[in-house]
Amino acid sequence: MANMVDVAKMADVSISTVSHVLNGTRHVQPETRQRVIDAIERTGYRQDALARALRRARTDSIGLVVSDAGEPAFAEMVHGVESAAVEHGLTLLLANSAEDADREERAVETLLDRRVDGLILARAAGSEPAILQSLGDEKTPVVLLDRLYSELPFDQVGADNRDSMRRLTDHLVAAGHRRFVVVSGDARVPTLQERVDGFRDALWAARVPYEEQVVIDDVDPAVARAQLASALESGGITCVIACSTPLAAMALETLGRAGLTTPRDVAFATFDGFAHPDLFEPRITTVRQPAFDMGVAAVRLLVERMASAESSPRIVRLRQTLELRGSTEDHDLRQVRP
Amino acid sequence: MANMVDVAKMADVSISTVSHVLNGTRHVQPETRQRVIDAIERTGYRQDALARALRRARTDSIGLVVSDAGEPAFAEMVHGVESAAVEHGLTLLLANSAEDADREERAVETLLDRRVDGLILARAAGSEPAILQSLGDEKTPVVLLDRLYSELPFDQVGADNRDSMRRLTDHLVAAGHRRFVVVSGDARVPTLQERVDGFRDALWAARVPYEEQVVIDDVDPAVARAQLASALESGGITCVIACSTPLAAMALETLGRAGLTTPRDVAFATFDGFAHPDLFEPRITTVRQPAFDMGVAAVRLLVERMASAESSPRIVRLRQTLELRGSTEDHDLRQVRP
DNA sequence: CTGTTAGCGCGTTCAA
DNA sequence: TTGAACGCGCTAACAG
Repeated sequence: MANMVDVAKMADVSISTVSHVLNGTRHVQPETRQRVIDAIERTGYRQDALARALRRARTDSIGLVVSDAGEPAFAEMVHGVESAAVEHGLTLLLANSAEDADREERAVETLLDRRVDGLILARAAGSEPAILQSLGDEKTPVVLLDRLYSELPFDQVGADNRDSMRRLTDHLVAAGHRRFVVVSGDARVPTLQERVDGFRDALWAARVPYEEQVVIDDVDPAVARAQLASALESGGITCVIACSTPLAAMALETLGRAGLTTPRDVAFATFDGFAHPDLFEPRITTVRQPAFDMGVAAVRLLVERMASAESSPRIVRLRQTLELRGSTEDHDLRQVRP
Repeated sequence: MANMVDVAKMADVSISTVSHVLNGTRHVQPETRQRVIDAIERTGYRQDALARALRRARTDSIGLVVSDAGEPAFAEMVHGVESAAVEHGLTLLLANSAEDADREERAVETLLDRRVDGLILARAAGSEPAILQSLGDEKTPVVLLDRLYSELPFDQVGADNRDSMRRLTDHLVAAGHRRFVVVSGDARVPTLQERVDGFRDALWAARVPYEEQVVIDDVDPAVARAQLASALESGGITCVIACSTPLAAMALETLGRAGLTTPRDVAFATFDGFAHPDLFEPRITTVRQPAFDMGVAAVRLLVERMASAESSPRIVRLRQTLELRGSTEDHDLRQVRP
C-alpha cells in the first residue's frame, strides 16, 4: 500500500503538503494541489486511519456496549447508534456483554485501549456501579443508555419507564383490574425497577393495595415461570404485565400451558413487545420504547460532550408510546366486580 | 495516561523489556519481570492498541457491513459475528449499508482505512459485483455473508435457500396447492433469487406449470403490495409465500385488507419469519435461517483465511429449518380440486 | 505558499 | 538476559 512519502515523491512536493491537501488544512497552490491529487490517484493512496489517529490523538470512533444484543429493543438501539454515528463521521465499535459483568468490563477496557473517542454503555444487570466510578476518572466521555443511574454524573438516555408504567396501570385500573401479576425481571436493572415503581405509583394513586399484587423479579427464568404459574393457579388474578419481550414470551407461554386465553381469561400487557403486533392474535397492549431514537439521542449527547467536556451531565428521557390493543379489552371482570 | 516509557523508568529497565514482558515474547529474569509488573500496576499502564496495531501492521479487529441492520435476521447475524469475534480476540467494527450501494462502498473503504484484519460483507441489493473485484485485489481477507456470489473467488457463508424453498414447495404441492403467489422481493438479491429458483425446481419436478404462478419481485413495496392485492383478487390463488420478514408483514397485511384469513382462505408461508411464532395466531409456517450461526461461521472462515491466504475459497451453506405450522394446514382446497 | 522535523506509542532488529 | 535505536504513517509546530 502506498503511503504519503510515495505520493510526495511522485508529486515532487513535501509530505506535509500532501497532508495539507488531504485535510484541507492550509492553502496550497492550485497546480501543486492538482499534482498531489493526481499522484494520489495514480498510487491508489489511502490515508491510514491508524497512523492518523495515533498522531491526532483521536480515532473518530465510538464504542457501544450493549447488555443483550439478542433482544430486539437493543438491536434497534444498535441500529440507531450506528445510523447516527456515520452521520457524524464516526465508526462504531460494537461489543455485547450478554448481561455479564466481567464481559462488560473487558469490553469497556478493550474499547478504551482502542482509544474510542466516546463510549455508550447499556450496562449489564449484575454490573457494579463501582466500575462506572473508575470510568468517570477516565477522560473518555461516556453516555449511559437505557439502563440509567441518575445519581451518577454521566450523560444518560433512557425512556420514561416509570411514567409509562403508571399510565398503563392507570388504564388497567380504570378498566376494573385490581389483582395484577407483574413479571418484572431482574430488580437490579434500573429500567425494570423503574417500571415496578410506576406500577406502585399508579396503585397508590388509585388506592389499590400494593400488597395484594404479585411482583415476580426472580433472575432465574425457570423460577419466575413457576412463580407465575402458581400465582395464576391461586386465582383472582385478572391481569398480567410483563416488563420485557423475553418475559412476555415466557408469560404468554405459561398462560397457554395453564389453559388461559388472552384476553378472555386474563388481560395481558407488556413492555417492548413484539414486531408487527397488529398482524397477530392476541393483539397485545404494549408500551413501546423509541429504541432507535434512543440510540440516536445517545450519540448526539456523546458528540456534544466530546465537543465540550464542561457542562453538567444531562439526562434525557424519551417518551414511550402506549399502544392499547385487544389483550387488555373485553375480558371478563365479573369475578372482581362487587 | 502512562506509556511504556513511564513504566520502564519506574521499573528501571528498558522499554523493550517492558514490551517483552507484556507480550511474553522473550524470557526475562523473574525478578525483573516482577518489577515491570509492579510498575505496570502502579502506573495503571494500559497498552495502546493503536500504536501497537500501527507497529505490528495488524489491528485484531474485523469489519462487518450489513445491508439492513433493521431486519431481525441481520440483527441475529450481527449478534453471531460479535459473539464469535470476541471469542477470537477480535474487536468488531459495524457498519450498515441500508441497501444502498454508495453507503456500502463508503463503509467498506472506511473499514479498510482503519486496517481491519478482515471484512465480512452482506451486500446491498443494488451493489455492483464490480466493487467486489477491486476488493479482491486488496490483501484484506473478505467473507461474503448471506448474499452470495458463487462465481466470485471469495469465502462465503449463506443458507441453502434453493433447497429449502424446494422442500417447502414440495410440501405445499403435496398438500394440493397448484396456484401460488411468491412475493420474492428484489431479484438482484441472490438470496431471494435462489429462493425463487427453488420454487421453480419444485414445480418442475411436480409437473406444475410455472407460468401459472405469480412471482412478485418489484423493488417498490407499494407496487408489490398492489400486485399482490390484484393477484388475490383475480382468484384461484391458494397459497402465498413471502421471501423475507418485511415481505411477510406486507403480505399478511394485504391479505387482511382483502378480507382473507390464513389458513382458511389462503395458505401462507414465509422465509425468516417472526419471533415466537408459536405464541400467536396465525401460526406461520416458516423457513428459518440459522442467522446467528451464519455469523459465527463467517468469522470462522475469516479467521482461517487470515491465517493462511492460500487455499481455494470455500462456500458454506447452512441448512435452514422448515417449521410447519397451521398457516399451511386445514385450509379449504376444494376450489382447486378436480 | 511550502518544506523540515519531531514525535504519537509501540515492536523489533542488532549489539552487548 | 537486557538495552539502544529505528521506524510504522501520519500531523503540527516551526522555519523559511
